[in-house]
Amino acid sequence: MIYADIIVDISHENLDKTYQYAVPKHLEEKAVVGSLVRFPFGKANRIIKGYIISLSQTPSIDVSYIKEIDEVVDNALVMESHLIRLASWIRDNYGATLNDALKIVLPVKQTVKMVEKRTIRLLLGLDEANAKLIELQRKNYKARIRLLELLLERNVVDYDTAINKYGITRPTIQTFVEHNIIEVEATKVYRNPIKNQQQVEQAMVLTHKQQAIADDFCNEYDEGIRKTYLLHGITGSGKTEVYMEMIEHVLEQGKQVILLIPEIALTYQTVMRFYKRFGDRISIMNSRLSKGERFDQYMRAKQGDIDIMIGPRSALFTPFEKLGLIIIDEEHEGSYKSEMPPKYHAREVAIYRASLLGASVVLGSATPSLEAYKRAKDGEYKLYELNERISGAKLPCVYVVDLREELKKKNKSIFSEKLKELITDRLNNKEQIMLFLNRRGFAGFVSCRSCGHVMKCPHCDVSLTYHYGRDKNKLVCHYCGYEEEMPSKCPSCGSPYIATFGTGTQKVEEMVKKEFPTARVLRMDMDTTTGKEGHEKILSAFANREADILVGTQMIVKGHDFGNVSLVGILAADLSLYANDYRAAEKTFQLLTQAAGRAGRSKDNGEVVIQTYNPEHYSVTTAANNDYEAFYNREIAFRTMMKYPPVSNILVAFLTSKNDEAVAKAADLFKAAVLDYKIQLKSQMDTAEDIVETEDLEIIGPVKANVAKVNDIYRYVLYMKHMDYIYLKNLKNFMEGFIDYSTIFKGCNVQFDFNPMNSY
DNA sequence: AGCACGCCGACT
DNA sequence: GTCGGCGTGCTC
Repeated sequence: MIYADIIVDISHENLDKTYQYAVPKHLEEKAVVGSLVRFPFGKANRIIKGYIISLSQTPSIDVSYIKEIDEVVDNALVMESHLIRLASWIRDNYGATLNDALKIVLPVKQTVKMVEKRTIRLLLGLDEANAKLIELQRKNYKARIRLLELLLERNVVDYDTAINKYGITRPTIQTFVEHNIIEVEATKVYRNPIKNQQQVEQAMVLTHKQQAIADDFCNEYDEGIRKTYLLHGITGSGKTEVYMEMIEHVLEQGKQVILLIPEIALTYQTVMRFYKRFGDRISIMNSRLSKGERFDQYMRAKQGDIDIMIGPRSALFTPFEKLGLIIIDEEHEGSYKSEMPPKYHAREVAIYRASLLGASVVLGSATPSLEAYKRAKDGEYKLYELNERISGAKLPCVYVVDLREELKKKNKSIFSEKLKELITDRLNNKEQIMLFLNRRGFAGFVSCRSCGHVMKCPHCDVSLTYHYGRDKNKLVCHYCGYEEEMPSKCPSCGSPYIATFGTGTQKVEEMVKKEFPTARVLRMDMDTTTGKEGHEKILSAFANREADILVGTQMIVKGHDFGNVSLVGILAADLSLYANDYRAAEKTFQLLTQAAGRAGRSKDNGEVVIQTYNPEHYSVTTAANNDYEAFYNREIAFRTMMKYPPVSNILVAFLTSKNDEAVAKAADLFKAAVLDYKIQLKSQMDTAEDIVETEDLEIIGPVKANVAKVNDIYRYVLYMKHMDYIYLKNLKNFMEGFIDYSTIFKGCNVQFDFNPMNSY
């Protein structure tokens, strides 16, 4: 017998779990994951609908409780079943519970309640109602009296407020409805998050290169070719115009389009560009939308009210029935990888979803990920290159400054001579400057000069960062948010010589003000953008030239166009270079290239100063020359030698628990189980002659994570490396079963991550 | 969501 | 006693 786990299609949070039903023999072929089925439910065995989430051979509860599925509804490939299939694939490939995977593809069930705003309206006239009230008072029907009094007061009452605030229950409302005393209205209000704006047709003239790429794509699309393309275009080469051309063509075929962009680049200006061209058949999705608004967008998409969805990673699951194209802009961005399990990568899921629905995928970047570029080179993706800036703007001139030389010249300032000179020049010419530093706060850390004691967070295994506030100076933990006052003497030895080391954005801001007292400075980092539209405010202030210098972390380099910026200073290029992470060089190259690309978007005098202690490192030199190809060749050689992705595959098991010993023990057991699996598989292979000997599984760890404790939770990590992705996927599935089975993992959380984007 | 069960006040 | 309102809990 086959058993199916079914999710009930009644939107109520009590039913937000699966029920197991038996699949009768004659339905076995039709009942697949994602199928819409009808089955008896509850004591009355009323027939309801649901979706099959997974199938198994063995029942998970006593067989006597299990009923049989009635029928499998045909035409089963509706959007929900498609998305459930996608969730199932995500669960299988990235590791998580099915519930977690489902929550990603379907909007939270409870939002269904929010969209259907139900109101109760009194149907009786005043006299009739008063008469009814007296009748009820005589019978002492307390709940009904409460409800009627409420209605007499307001005439129309919100359904949920009646239940939650006035203690009225559903049966009470139900009887009133049956007696024609009240009626319940369900109104659906869909809002469009884009404020209405008149539509302006924009005549765009593409360059020859842009046009050639767009034409090639459109021709292939018309021929029915569906595949993945990589658009490699240098900063300022006008990738957006090419996207628009592609989108227009796909829309003309009656298809729909999803455009993914990093959340941080999802600004008003970006959206307006698309809105002006495509009108109100566009919608946006972002984390600032309320749950209700998000559900609205989901419904509008499902009903075909819109054709284009712009949004971050989560917009990938827009329920378009006629999806024809998925575009992923800034494809290399780390934010396309989910940080919560299932830790899926939007690029891979997009390609899978596109294959299910017959859509094409276009990846775009000035600095493609090694993964994408390798696949393009291997012929798996089609590669398009845009290597000129539009309107003939030249690439900026890049100066690499060796900070060791500056020290020899006794320049202890955070600005090199060259940078100082150029800043002064730009200030005189009323042009704008961006200064970039990869660390927020005032300084790196605080330590005692006499005993070396470093101020650390009591809950996390990291040093505290010095920030200064209006009233007092404080130490902040960037992992958990813990704060304490800056001590006046060392808590360990009592010495008063306790001081800050290193530099953060806050300090840069202060130094700029000291060095260039006339300049107007804005700072943009996690601390200054906490407000509702903090981002937008700072960026538009800078765009309106309300400031001369913008100081910030990574977030200032992501895709914002400021025409008047002609100087970009990267204060410490090495900060990201020595991170304990195989992607460190790639990240540094991307950061430097993207930051440099901000300069001279419309002017020809763009200049960039990269300050570094490693001027000869290939990440720095290739970025300075804007030579992606050279960087790629160096980096892929390194990855090949070290057997790192994309040449090989890494599976990370990340174990956490409140109990340090328990999690250390669990990690050891985990490793033992992996070794067992490896040996068992090997012995199977030895007996089967036709299987070619594959590369061995390499296990590293378990070790304490880089940050061994966050929020009083201990973290361990284990790396498994193998050339074959499928091997690791099978291993992960095996281990998931093992974790459920073994009691050692109780109270201990295990997360999986394939080819991580961040270090652990 | 829909249904049954059980508690409790009210009424012939 | 019995009837019916009303809250609670469960559904493979």
